[in-house]
Amino acid sequence: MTPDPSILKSMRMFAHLEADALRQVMERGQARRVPKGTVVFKQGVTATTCHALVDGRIKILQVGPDGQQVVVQFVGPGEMYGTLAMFLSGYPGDAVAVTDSVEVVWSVETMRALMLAQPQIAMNTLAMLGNRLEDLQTRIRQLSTQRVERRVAYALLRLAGQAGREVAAGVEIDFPLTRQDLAEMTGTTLHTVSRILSGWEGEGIVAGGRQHIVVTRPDALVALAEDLPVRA
Amino acid sequence: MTPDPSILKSMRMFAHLEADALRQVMERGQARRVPKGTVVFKQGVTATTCHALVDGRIKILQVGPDGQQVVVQFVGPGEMYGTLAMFLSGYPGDAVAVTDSVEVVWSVETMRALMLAQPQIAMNTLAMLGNRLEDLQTRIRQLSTQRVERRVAYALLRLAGQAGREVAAGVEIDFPLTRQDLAEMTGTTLHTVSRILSGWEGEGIVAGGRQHIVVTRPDALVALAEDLPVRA
DNA sequence: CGCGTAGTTGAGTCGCATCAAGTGGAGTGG
DNA sequence: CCACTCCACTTGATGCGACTCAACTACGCG
Repeated sequence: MTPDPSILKSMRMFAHLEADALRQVMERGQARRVPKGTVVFKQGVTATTCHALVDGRIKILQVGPDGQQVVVQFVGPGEMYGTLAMFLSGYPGDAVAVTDSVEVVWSVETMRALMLAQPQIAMNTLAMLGNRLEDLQTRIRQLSTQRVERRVAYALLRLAGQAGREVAAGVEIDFPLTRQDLAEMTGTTLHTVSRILSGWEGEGIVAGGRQHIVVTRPDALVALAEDLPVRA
Repeated sequence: MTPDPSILKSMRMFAHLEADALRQVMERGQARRVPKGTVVFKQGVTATTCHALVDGRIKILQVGPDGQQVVVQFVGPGEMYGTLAMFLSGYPGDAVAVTDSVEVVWSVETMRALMLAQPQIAMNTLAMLGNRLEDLQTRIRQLSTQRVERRVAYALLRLAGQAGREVAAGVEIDFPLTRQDLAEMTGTTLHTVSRILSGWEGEGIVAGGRQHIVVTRPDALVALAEDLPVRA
């Protein structure tokens, strides 16, 4: 009853692989369902697994010594996660399913063997991590230099891009997202996020409800994110 | 007159390599001197080179669309830089020599070929990038949740750890470091950094001069970075 | 010796965190 | 089916950390 893992074929991690190499990769992974709320792995724990998300949405978050949380990323279908930990002392964050999800799991040893046998996999992983790194650098720059409102606008746009579903009213974020999540993505408090969203709602830029946001005027959000004048 | 590149042997990037594989790597790289102030590569430019620092110190910084700068890292002897760009559309930041330096350069194609021939190099690179990523995540958490003073304390401690030289008075940062640099590392302004350092100087925690800092009481700095009570 | 660049320090302001109530919808159990 | 209870969210009031603006000092280099 393995859910269709043919999605692996289209994953960046396994791009440019021969058909039989790819088959080998698929055979050595285990597909499994992950109900909403499941903690897939915990920060700091020695890594034993590598994951590919087939369906659903996983939240990766980092907790500091004093319990402060930061949302590192939201993982969507077709993306790998927990791969990084292969090369570190432990998982660099917690992974939690925010919707019912399906994933494929490999053991770290298996993945390491696959990488040595198929250097292309290691190269692809490098490319992915490279993008992640670039991304984190951008976030650092934004946290260092930009106002909260801009950062929230940017975060929402990214989410709309990678998890947006077109609806009549605009683009809807297709998984449950709290103000707290948004706050933890942008380095602020849920209070401030709430105020900002209320403001935008008044201007007709977004609409939303509980754990649910629709971007109705992406153009206005882009203007905010880039600090251009918003035209009515 | 290539400066001794035997330092490559001890680099993480080339760990676990056979002697002749290592020789090949060395042969295919070009050693060269980099005077202080040289811009080794510019952000956004398509990457053509990979670099290993043999001696000196390189500053990597990212500039935003509005000219705001962030110091991403200081590279020391034995570290790679500009490697990431192999997998991206362009260099993710500017690299500037902050002291007279010596580096080894490979072309991107060469390095790519080396990696495919020696998957271990790709694996080592992955491990390095993993650490960098972890590091950036920590920085993001700190920027999101911690006060400026703590972040500056942490930044100074890291610098002392990776570029510190023991002197009579304590640990000295062994390359020219401005308050502006420190500000760009910690997401604040040079004014605030200056005030903080002045305060610490009054308490005998650091001493410094123009582009020059000595940590005299690392323990006190650790206490500040971890938010413990500082004991006199 | 003079200019430029790094650093210092004060005063004022404000963005946002913090503290503090309160509202309303979703899910639960009687 | 309704009441109860969370939990996400909203909104006001207040305070302060740190940014901004503005001089001024002094070290180092040419």
